[in-house]
Amino acid sequence: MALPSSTVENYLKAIYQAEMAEEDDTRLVPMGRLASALHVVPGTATTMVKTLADSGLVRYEPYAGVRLTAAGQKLAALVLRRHRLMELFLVEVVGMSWAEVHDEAERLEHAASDRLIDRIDEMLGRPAVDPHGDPIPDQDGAMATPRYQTLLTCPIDTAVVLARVTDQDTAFLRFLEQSHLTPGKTIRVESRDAAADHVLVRGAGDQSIAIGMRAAAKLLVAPPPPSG
Amino acid sequence: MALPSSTVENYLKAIYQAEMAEEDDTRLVPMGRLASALHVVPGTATTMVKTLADSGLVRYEPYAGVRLTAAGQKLAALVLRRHRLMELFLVEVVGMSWAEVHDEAERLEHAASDRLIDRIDEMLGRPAVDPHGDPIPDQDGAMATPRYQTLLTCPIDTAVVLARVTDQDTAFLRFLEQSHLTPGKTIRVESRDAAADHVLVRGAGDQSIAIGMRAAAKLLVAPPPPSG
DNA sequence: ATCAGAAGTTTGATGAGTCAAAAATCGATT
DNA sequence: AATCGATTTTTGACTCATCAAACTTCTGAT
Repeated sequence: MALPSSTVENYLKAIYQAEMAEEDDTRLVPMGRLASALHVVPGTATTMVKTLADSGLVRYEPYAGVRLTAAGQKLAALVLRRHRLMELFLVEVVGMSWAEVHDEAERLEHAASDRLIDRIDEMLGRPAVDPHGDPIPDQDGAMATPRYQTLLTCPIDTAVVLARVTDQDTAFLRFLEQSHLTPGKTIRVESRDAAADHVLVRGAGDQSIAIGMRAAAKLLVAPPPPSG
Repeated sequence: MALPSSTVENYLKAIYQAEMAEEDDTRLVPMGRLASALHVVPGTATTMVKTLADSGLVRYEPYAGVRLTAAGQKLAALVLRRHRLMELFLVEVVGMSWAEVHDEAERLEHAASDRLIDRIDEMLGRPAVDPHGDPIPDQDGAMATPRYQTLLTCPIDTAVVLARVTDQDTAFLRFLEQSHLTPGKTIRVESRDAAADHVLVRGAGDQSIAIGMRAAAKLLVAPPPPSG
């Protein structure tokens, strides 16, 4: 089959990410979610998904939703690989900001050759995660998917390491950067207040920061490394 | 007006380069040349050029040809800027080969933002030429255009500096690289033989290399720097 | 069990970019 | 100046991706 268009790549990537966002591994992605992720009207998504199904990249159940086939998953993972390696490259080598690389990578991921991507992978030392902590699939599309806790679920008053931020919004990322809440930082949750809809977080020495619960759910944390 | 599509950018770039290739500054670019440069049939070029004319980017004379307007020239120069900065970046920073960066840049030039291009420009120290010696336009589209001699016109048995290679063919560039005929190298023409259709070139200490006259015309040279 | 509203699908149309092939034009040679 | 051949333009059709709006199906609340 011919190489997929940017549009096809974007549909596969969106389906892949929608599947990942669900904790239930067997659920179909509804058309509405897909359409709004891609900023198209639902009818457009339906049409496109049907042609993806004809190419064997997705399984489509009318009125129920869509899932990637194995072939679709692999292609989607490779798009994600391009995207995430490109993001890390733009931060580490080109010196762009954490907050601005997403949109840039969004376009470059469709233009970069495999050669270039592999060269970048090599330059960066075959990294495991991108600047947001998102895991980078390998050349075969395989990817580690650790299950992290979030600032909503982790233990209170216990040191944890910020591992991943599952939102690419520029303004949000800038806020996190200014608050020193970037992947790798050790932090602790001081308190949660459901009524106030916030979580209080403190970094090493910093003053504590109030984060809304919706935002707090996007900050994934891991236990601190076992060293002394 | 909306930002130009990759297709429009490619048409403008092709017209620009066809204009540059002519020594006569007033001539129109014929449709046939444009069509074959872009690998489309002539009818397609005609149609597209008419829409470019409607946008004020080119002046089109039916059955005669096409020329860029000032607006078209500026846009084309900025596309060339992206392309050439990207090529140099891929060679200098990413470590790709001279011979392979053209095709890569051909796609990346349409995806990179102005921010990224300017960042690259800065990283590279605002370079004047790309790895092939092609001049890099500045942010306003202005570009130095020195008039070089070629291996066909330069004096015999006189040291000259290889300044520019006006062909992007991968195989040709690989040949030049292996023959140590890359921009910056000091060389001299030992002899020309019209009957044999070749030029004998010698680099510092190397054995002499026979180059066909068509290829020799693509190697542009400058007088050596005046230092002692 | 029905039925109103939400979610999804279908239909018809559009714009960008392309090709194949027919028609028109140009220009060089006799 | 008439014509042949090369170049260019026109015409009609096609693909891809999209939208608007009409239509269908599903689901949850009564």
